[in-house]
Formats: sequence, structure tokens, C-alpha cells
Amino acid sequence: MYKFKGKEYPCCASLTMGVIGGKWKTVILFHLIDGPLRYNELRKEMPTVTERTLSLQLKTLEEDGVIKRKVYTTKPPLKVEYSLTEFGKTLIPTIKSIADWGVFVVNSKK
Amino acid sequence: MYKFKGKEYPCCASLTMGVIGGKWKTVILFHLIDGPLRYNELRKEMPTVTERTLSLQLKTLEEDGVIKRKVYTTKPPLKVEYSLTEFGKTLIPTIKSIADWGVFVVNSKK
DNA sequence: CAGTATCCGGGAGGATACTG
DNA sequence: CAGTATCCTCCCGGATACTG
Repeated sequence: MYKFKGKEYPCCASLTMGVIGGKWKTVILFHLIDGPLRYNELRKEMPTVTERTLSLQLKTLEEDGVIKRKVYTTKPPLKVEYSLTEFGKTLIPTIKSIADWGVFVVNSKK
Repeated sequence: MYKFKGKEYPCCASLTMGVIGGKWKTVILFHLIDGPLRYNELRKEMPTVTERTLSLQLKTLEEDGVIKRKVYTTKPPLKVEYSLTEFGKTLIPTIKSIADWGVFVVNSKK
């Protein structure tokens, strides 16, 4: 049994999937590899996600310590930036491997 | 837009997650890295999965061309082996990266 | 700008029983 | 042994409207 953040997983692979699994989390992390992004910048990169879902996924990634949220203003209009934490950066090779395979599949079809 | 097996994905990373995402698929693939396994051998490796779910996940992995199903007997008791296809083997580095990160997280907590 | 609030549907996954 | 069949629950994620 593997434990992380109070959750139990039957396999080392499922622990990782518990953190980066789901429809959107890898996409978010993939876009954050190159540096911090603001909320609306992320939305532009991910045109098909809804505000609510993006917001929820960002929150769970933050709770898992993978990304951090930094607020630059106290009054509207707000400026908020999301970035990988040091812990989150340890995921970069894995995220890149996931992204690379997607590219590989599309390219090898031609 | 990235396409694979009739499905569309907004990002290269989500294409990969479409194939290996979900609660069990990476676990199945992880156990198949070392060689073919029979249905009940897989069940032993994954004690908490139900028969139905394991069966369904194996079927979708097979449809995506990642694993192959080989039947050795025509009459009960059946002998069926699951193994990675050549295409599925291109996923090994990614699966290992995912599994390694799970191990890393557990070890670095101590 | 960066989010909540509210409502909702679908599908992933579970439990149990049965079968070629 | 290797699965189906049936039924059911949960919650992820979507749509839309609203707010500090």
C-alpha cells in the first residue's frame, strides 16, 4: 500500500495517477513547465475547459503541493499566477514523457 | 487538435491520458512490462479491482492496440494471456516514469 | 480578472451472481 | 479459468450565471 496526502493506493503507478490523473491535470502541468501563468492565460491554452473545472483542478493540484498560487493584488482586477512548486518540478520528466508519447502517436500515424 | 482512434484531444498530454488514464490502466500496463500475465495473475497483482472493471479496462486497452489477448484453449478451463503489443511497448518509458515518481514520493517522505 | 454558485448528466467503477 | 449479466452509486466535469 502506498500513501500520499491521506489517500491510499494499491500500486506506485496509481499513486502518481491519483495526483496527475483526470482529464485536465496533466494539461495544466504541461503548460506550467515553461513558467508561471495567470488564470486567463491558462484558459487561453485550454479553450475547452470550463472555468469551474479549471478552478477545481488548480485547487486540488495546489492541495497536493504540486503547484502554488501567488496573488499580486489585493483589489480587483486581481492578478494571480500559478507555477510549479519545487516538488511539482520533480514531475516534469513524467509530464514530458506523457506529452512526448502523444506527439509520437500522432506523428507515427502519417 | 490531436486525434487517436476516433477521439479528439486538445493537447498531446491529454491524448496519452485518454489511452492510459483512469484508475486502473496504468496499473495493468505496469504489471505487463515484465511479460505476459493471465487474467487471474493480474487479479492477484491487483487485489482491489473487481472482475468487471478489470475486464472492461483490458478490453479498452486491447481496442487501443496497446495490449493483445491470446487464447490458448478452446474449452474450459480457459487459458488466456495478456501482453503488451509492439505499439504498447512504446509506452514503457512513460509507464516507468509514472511508477518511479510514485516510488520517489513515498521514499522522500521518510 | 479570477474566480464562486447552482444545477445537472454521464460514465467510471463497485457488488454480487451467474456461465461456457 | 476467464470472464458476463445486472444493478447501482458516486463524483467528475460541463453549462450558465453571478461577484469581490
